[in-house]
Parts: sequence; C-alpha cells; structure tokens
Amino acid sequence: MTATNVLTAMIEKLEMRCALSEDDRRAILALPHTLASYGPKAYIVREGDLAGGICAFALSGLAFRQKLTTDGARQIVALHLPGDFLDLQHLFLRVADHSVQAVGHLEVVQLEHGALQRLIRERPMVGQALWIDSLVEASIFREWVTNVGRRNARARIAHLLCEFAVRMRVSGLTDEAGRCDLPMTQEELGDAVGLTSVHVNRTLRGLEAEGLIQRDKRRISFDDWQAISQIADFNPRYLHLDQVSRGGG
Amino acid sequence: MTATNVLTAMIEKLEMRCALSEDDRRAILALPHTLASYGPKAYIVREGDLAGGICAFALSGLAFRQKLTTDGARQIVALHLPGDFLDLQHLFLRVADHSVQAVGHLEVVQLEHGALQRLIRERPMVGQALWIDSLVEASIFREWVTNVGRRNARARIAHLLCEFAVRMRVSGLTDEAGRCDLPMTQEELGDAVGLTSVHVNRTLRGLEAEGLIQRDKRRISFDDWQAISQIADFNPRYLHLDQVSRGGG
DNA sequence: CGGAAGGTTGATTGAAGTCAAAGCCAGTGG
DNA sequence: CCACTGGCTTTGACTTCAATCAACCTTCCG
Repeated sequence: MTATNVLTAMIEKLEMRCALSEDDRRAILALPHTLASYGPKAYIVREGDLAGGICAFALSGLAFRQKLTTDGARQIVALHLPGDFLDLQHLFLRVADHSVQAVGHLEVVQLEHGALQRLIRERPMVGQALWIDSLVEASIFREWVTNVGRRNARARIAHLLCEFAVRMRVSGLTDEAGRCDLPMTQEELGDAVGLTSVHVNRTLRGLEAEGLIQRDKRRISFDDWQAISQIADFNPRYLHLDQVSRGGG
Repeated sequence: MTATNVLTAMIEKLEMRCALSEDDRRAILALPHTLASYGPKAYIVREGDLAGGICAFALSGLAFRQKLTTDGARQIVALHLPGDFLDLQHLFLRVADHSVQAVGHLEVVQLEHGALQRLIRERPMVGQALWIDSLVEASIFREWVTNVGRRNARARIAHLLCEFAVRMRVSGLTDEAGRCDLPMTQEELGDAVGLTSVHVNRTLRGLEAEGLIQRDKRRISFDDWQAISQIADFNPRYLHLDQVSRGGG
C-alpha cells in the first residue's frame, strides 16, 4: 500500500458522506500523514487523556470505543472497521470521555490536527463530509441505546451481528457468501450489548442451533438473513448509507 | 421576548462551544427566523420523515428523542432543554432515524436550512460551534449506552437525575436550592433508562426513603449531591462543559 | 508438552418484569 | 361545590430472564 492510496481510502469514505470536487480530493491527497500500527489491546486513546494533536483513520483491523464504570464494568459503545475515523472528536473536544482500543492488529493513518483544521477551513465540503460522518456515528449510538435498553438478549446479539455484517459488506470486507470475521471474544460481545459472556455464549449457540447463523472460530455467516434481521429488529436506516446525494454547500 | 434576544439565546449556546467574533454574532442575529410552539406530545420530527428544510432551537419547555422497536417498546435516547438544537442533524441527514417529541408545551425558533448552510459557509467558526455541539451530543449518547448497558436500576435512575440537574443548572433553570422541574412521567423516565414504570417507581421511592432526593409533584431536589452522584457513578466529564477555550480555527 | 485464554455447560440466585388492583389528584362539567 | 373522569402513582404477588458461581473442555501457541 503506497502513501497515495492510503489517503484514497479516506477519500472513498468521505465521498460516501457527501460529494467532493476534484480540488477537494487533491487537497486531501496533499495532506501530510504518517502510518502507524497498534498491537492487540493497544490503546489509541484513553479516557481522561487530553487531545493529542493527531487523528487516526483505520486502514485495517478492528477497534472499539469503551467506557468503564466505577465498579469496573466495561461498556463497549462502538465498533470501528477499516475506513472509520477513530478520534475525530478530539479535533474539537479537549478531554477524552472514553477510550479507543485496538482489537487485534490495527493499522492507521495519522493526521495532524493542524493540517486537518486547515483542510476543513480551506475545503468546506471536506469539513462537511467529516461532520456528516460524526452525525452518522451519533445515529449509531442512538440505535445502541435502544438495543441495550429495549431488546432482549437474543435480539440484542442478533442486532449487533447484523450491524457488523452490513458495515463489513459496505466496506467490502465480507466474502462472496457474506461470511465475515468478527474477531471479538464473547466477553467483548457481551460488553458491547450489556450482557455477560456466559449469556452471550448460550444465546449464540441458540441462534446457531436454530440454523440462523453459522460460526467457525470467529468467522460468522448468516444462513437466513431475513430471519435474523427480523429477530434483531434490524433496520439499516440508522446507518444512513444513502447519504451521498445530499449536502447543501 | 423580542426577536433579537431569541437569537441571543442561540449565540449564548454556541459561545459555550467555541469563541465567536463580533462578526459571527452579527451574522447570527441577522438570521431570518420564526417562532413556533408545540403542545404536549407534539412531534417535531417523526422517524422516517424526510428532512423538512428547517431546524428548531428550543427556547422553553422540554423535548426528547425516541426510537420504537418493532414490538412497540419505546426507548428515549436523549432529553433536550431550552438552549438545545432539536434537529440539527437534518441539516445533513436525509431521513430521520428517530422521532423528536415535546414533553409539555414547547417553544422553538425555526431556522431555514438554506440560511443556516449559508451561515456555516460564511462564518466557519459558527459552523464549528454547531459541529462541536453535535459532538457533545454524541458523547452524551455514549454515556447513555453505558448507563443502560452496565448500571443497575438505582444507578441508572440516579444518573439520569444527575445529568438532568447539571444541565438544568448550567442553563440557569434550577432555583437557589438546586431544585428543578422534571416534568416527565415515571413511564417516560423508564423509557429513558430501559426500565418499566413500576420499577422506576419503586426505585425512586427507595432513593427518597434513603434521604437522597426529595420529590414534590414532579419537582425534584437533591439532599446529598455527593451521595447521589456517587450512587449514579456520575462524572460530568462527558458533558464537556469546559469547551470554550478550544477550537483551532 | 504445558499453560493460558477463551468457550461451554449446569445449578442456583436475584434483579427487574408482569399483572392486577387500588389510591391519588387535577381538571371538567353538572 | 361536588361528583366524575382519566392519567399517573403506588403497592403486592408472582414470574422470568439474565447474572453468578463453578466446573470442565478446547484451542492455540510458545
């Protein structure tokens, strides 16, 4: 992967959020940047940190956002795939209200806040695309509140799987048969949906026994998308995958 | 309330998010706008709606964001006080992924998307303030995921009360003794924290019996802030009340 | 080959949900 | 002025879903 197509990944992502001009694209490609990688469980951001002056954009691997409660419980509040910004919020928020952690091996491009801020100032449509990206993220948070607050274990887990599968598909990370890797432990899945690992295990096995999903190691496939998305009460509207057309700049 | 100081409320809000220049303020005050009001339970936005071309900024009253699951359960995903934008996201997102509903009587200023977009283009710092506002909202969503996913009934309710009290205080809506009106039914409180109204009732009475809060109708006061915020595991960091200084424009 | 991390299973407990009735209170209309 | 109504709150009895605790099993990797 050359330095150039690294930023191309970012352009592709932003063009999902709103249309960019040739000048916009050129300005992005001109951005100074560095590659970095993190090992499993490495922190990209820690709750309480002061903004560090750089933003990370994921190129490969998986990461999640998490918060801890005082009594030590963890809540995973978001999953991030390649093509996601991991800490855009710190462009503007001074102190980190949550941590961002790599799941397995994670590769990112790092961009300086200063350079990004200049880009946003000079190319307003790029700023708008970034803003829209953060609005979509907020929409996903709302869905997660609903998932954790109002669905039972079966639906919650099914919902997480559906969201993951759709986002992986959109990013071109599923195989022809719709299988994808979900390299999270059952404990982590539990922390993402507000359940214990034991109950996640039983529920996953239940879904598998019913012939709704198949698992092989941590690779997962969906035998009956219709059925599982119904159980999950999954409606992809909240992912706002239809954004491109809009944007009133 | 004259037309001028209506927009002053909006300036005050934005100046909590980042510093504005005299020109920025002037541009905001020049914004064409109309006043509107909604009765109890009126919808400002309905899930599935196409963006309607106007944004509402709350002047008085209370509103919440909610999502419904297929089996009819409701999750309230956010509360909004005077001084909050109610549907800023539709400036950029085409279809509403959730509804916004008035609690009691609600007064708003309405601003045309076109005018707002022009403002954002011409006064980038105002755009930044609005963006930051949506980032802070996203941070609150993350906290809510955690609240609903990892805290027990007592802590969840206490947390909601603490957040509400702090935000009311910041907006100058509490009395000298820190009392404030929380005009929601116990059913609505339950829908905000993922519990049933019956359990909310028992838990509230529990908190009251322990001398942590006092209730009178739907007015609430905190007898021992230290204790209740500890029970709630409440840390106001996620509200990002310290924003003003920052902003790299 | 051994150890650690993660997955699976069973038995038991417990927090919150459900169902149902009764109490309270503000507003309305006779 | 009081009875009536409807919406909310409160309470009790019972149920259920998920948590907890504790093994045991499997897989992977050094």
